[in-house]
Amino acid sequence: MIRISTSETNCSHDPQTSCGTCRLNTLCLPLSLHLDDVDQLNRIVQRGRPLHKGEHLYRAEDPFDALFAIRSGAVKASTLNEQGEEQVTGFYLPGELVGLDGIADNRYTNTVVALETSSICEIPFEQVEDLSLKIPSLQRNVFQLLSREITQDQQLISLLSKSSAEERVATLLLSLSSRHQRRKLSPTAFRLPMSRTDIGNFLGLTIETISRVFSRLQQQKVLSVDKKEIHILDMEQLRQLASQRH
Amino acid sequence: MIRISTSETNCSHDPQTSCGTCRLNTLCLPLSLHLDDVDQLNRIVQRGRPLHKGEHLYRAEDPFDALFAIRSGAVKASTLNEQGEEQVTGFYLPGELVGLDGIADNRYTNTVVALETSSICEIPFEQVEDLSLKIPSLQRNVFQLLSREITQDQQLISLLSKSSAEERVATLLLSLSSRHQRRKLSPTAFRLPMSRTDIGNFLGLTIETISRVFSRLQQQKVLSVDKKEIHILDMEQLRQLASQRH
DNA sequence: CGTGATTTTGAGCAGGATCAAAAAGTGTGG
DNA sequence: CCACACTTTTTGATCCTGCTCAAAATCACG
Repeated sequence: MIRISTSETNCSHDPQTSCGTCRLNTLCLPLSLHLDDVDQLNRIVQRGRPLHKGEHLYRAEDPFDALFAIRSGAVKASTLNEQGEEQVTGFYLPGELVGLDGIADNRYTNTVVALETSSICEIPFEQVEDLSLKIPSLQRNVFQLLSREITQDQQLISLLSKSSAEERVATLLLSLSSRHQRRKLSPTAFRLPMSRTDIGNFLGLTIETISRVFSRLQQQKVLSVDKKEIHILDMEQLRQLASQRH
Repeated sequence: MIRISTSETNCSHDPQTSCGTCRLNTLCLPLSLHLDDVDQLNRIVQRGRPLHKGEHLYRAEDPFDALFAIRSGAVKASTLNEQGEEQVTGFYLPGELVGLDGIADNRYTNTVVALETSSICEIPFEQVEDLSLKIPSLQRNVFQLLSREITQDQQLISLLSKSSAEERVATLLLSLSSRHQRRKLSPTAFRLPMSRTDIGNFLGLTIETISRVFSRLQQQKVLSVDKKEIHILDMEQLRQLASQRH
């Protein structure tokens, strides 16, 4: 069973909706399981109330006991550094998974908060572990999920270490675009679920710089930005900007 | 069996040295295994020749089939970004593990090269997977290992996103110091196995900036730097510099 | 419609990059 | 062992991107 969806997905809102029929099941936990196995998975995924904007899914230091698949909406994950400043580590959209940071020490290191009303599936990790012992392909999937998070974080490291403000913003927009496309939504028109402050924090830039880059890209007719609504007008140009050689 | 050690460890140089008697076994794959299990692990770890400075352990795009535990020496892991520039993603010292990036897509995304002569244990991943199905505590250890890499990468993200040149250098030195301490080596006197260029690349700074920061820290009597030999003279001050509020 | 939050825009500043050159270290072959 | 070439590091001068500070504009919502 699955948390009742509240927005944006095409899934049935029937609380009985199962993992087997959820159109996100190939995304959220990419399980290439046999039908029996899907039933098993279905039994362990928890239902729950939708999370409203600003509400926390979990906080840093909370005891770890579950992974969470975003079903609809959007969430922001962030850590606190030594100086107590927030560092946004990622934005997660439907079909994506959060909570992997908690496995290392049995407590989450990130804090995850809803950027808009979101429905979320809770997957108790203990049961993922138990099932993984019985289903080799699931064990492998979990290993891969974790490894993929590592390679994604390393891409972000490279972005922060090597790129200009414009490249960073362009790269984020392209990432959002392709994640929308994967969900069969428009890759050129979408709404940013996060604030400029969050974008700046994530990309290691100030809010003023984010705003200026948006203005510049709009002037150059690469984007049209209306508040949080983004239209990508020139995808090719945006790709160029994301990987410019200085 | 283990690659023959060539430097710096206190381990026997006997090629028969087993995981059970290797003083690094609690570090390299933190296995809380029973004796039987150690024997099993011992059987799967491969021997091999030491890697000399500049030699590759593996390259990006190589097919993935093993993890590697650093036994002695030091290696550098890096990725290539879209523009073909190198991004150093980490330095790995004895007792640390590389190769986790390869699990996601069955090919490594990083390239790993020896910074000095290094002996390295090769751990075929297929056998880690098979064993993990039988030994729940090993499965858990692998999950934790992967998750820990994620949280470490996220710490680096925060460092690159929020910190000044001085903070970044100080943080790297403190990291190296505590990793030396863990190995019962001096936390205040050690040799940097990597070049200034590598340090700069890792920290998202130019080589000139690295050099200037070292000069400044030396002037302030926080460090003494003689080529690659580092002496931390004022640990307290270094900690301050690593977490300064601007 | 008004109040507080968020975003945009402007002006000036500064940290680190770039460019350039000197200094020190490393290695090789005679 | 040294001379020469090459690489790496250090130091200096100047530049530029993005930050800071300030204020105006726009938005969200009771």
